[in-house]
Amino acid sequence: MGVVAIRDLKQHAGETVTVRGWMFNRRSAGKLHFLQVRDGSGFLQCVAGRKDVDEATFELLGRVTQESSVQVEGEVRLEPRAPGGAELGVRRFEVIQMAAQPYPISIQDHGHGVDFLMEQRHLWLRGPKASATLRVRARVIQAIRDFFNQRDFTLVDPPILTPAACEGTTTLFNVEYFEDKAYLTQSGQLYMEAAAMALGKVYSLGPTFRAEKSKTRRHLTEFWMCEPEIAFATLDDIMSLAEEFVSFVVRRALETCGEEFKHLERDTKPLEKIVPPFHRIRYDEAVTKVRAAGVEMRDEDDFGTPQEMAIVGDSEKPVMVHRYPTAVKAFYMKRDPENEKRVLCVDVLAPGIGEIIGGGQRADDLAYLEEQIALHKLPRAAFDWYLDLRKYGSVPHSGFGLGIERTVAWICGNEHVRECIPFPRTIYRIYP
RNA sequence: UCCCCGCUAGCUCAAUGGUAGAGUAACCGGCUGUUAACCGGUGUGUUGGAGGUUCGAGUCCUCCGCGGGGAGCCA
Repeated sequence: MGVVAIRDLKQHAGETVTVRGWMFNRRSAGKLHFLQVRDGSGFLQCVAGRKDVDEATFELLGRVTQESSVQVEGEVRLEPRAPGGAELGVRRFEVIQMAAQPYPISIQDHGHGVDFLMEQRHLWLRGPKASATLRVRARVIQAIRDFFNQRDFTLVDPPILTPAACEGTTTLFNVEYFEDKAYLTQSGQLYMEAAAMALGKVYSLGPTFRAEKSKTRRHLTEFWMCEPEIAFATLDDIMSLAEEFVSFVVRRALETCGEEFKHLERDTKPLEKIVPPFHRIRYDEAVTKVRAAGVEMRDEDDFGTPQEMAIVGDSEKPVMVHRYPTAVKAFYMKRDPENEKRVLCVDVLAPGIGEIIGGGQRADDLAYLEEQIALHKLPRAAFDWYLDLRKYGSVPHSGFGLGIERTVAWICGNEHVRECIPFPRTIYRIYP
């Protein structure tokens, strides 16, 4: 008799229940109305024949508009002709608010351009594909938390307002901070290193900001990142952690997002193959592979998108590339003791999306770090606290950052990261 | 910041320099099993903006604006 979530409807076959939600679509065949109602947990077909309800209700069913908020009472029937295998035979029907016409997104996800849909993002979220992606995102984040909590990592929240650049090179959003200037964080990493020296194994999960004028389907100015950092861990340790981590998150998505993948038309077979170990390849081997694939590659240069795609090739699993040239990586990377021109870092490249993880072993020697800070022309004073970590009980340590939206895009098979965050922020979009 | 592409009806798109069109949505009518239902009917325009060339510009030229894809940078 009570209100039932559409997701759980099949367990109530034969019972009379109430569903509350919104009109998604309506089809009418004379003396028969088919309503599609969504309630946030799923989509449901409701059927009403002329004899099933009183005359006023039947007339109302014929003119109720898309997105009107409604309450439907009826009998749950298992019905193979209905999408989802179950439907509601309408007994009572009530409109809470009749939605204005026309509705801006009349045929759900169909026939609209990205720009228009982004302008209507607050309504677009209601569509089956958008809501499925957001559910996958939520479960990916839950999986991330579970993974680290199960392994006795401590959640640490680094600051969002920061006094200076973490890496100096990238552009920061600046904000007024009373009489001073402050910046929105572009990475919590340096703070996570401090936390690792206190708590051993730590991770963060939160927003990050980059004022880069990037215009690609893999970039946002505001995105979410998960950053684990581990005292005493080496590059090899975190490469193993990264592949277990990514595999865990994908497996959890497969276990919990079956309905969502159907809505997204995501073929899950490639995801089922995501298990450790991932292919590990040195930068120098990767360069050879890129050139063998006929893609241009300069000596000692970083990889761009075409190069990353060539490295992943048609591999269904992510590929881990390690030991990049010192010159193309951040100042805090630890030098490879076997080769001065290489640092102990790793990028995890996912099929179709590219880099989802970047990380490595951190420089733990005070003199080397001071030298690097000078070399990169960074303001030494801003890093005094960071250098303290190397003065007072420095140990080898490693960590990485995983981009949430890129990971969700890869798992969902979505082409754009901006579909993987509720309200995307890009260089040309801060509305809605 | 650079390169390429786009901007025409609410939306998605057509239109050799020669009367501004279709599909779809919306609205009206029909249909007892529809699946983006279908069938019939009705309306819809500062062609992103400003100049210019021309007898005539949606179309060609210049500038500007807005957006998309990519580069750089990165997750």
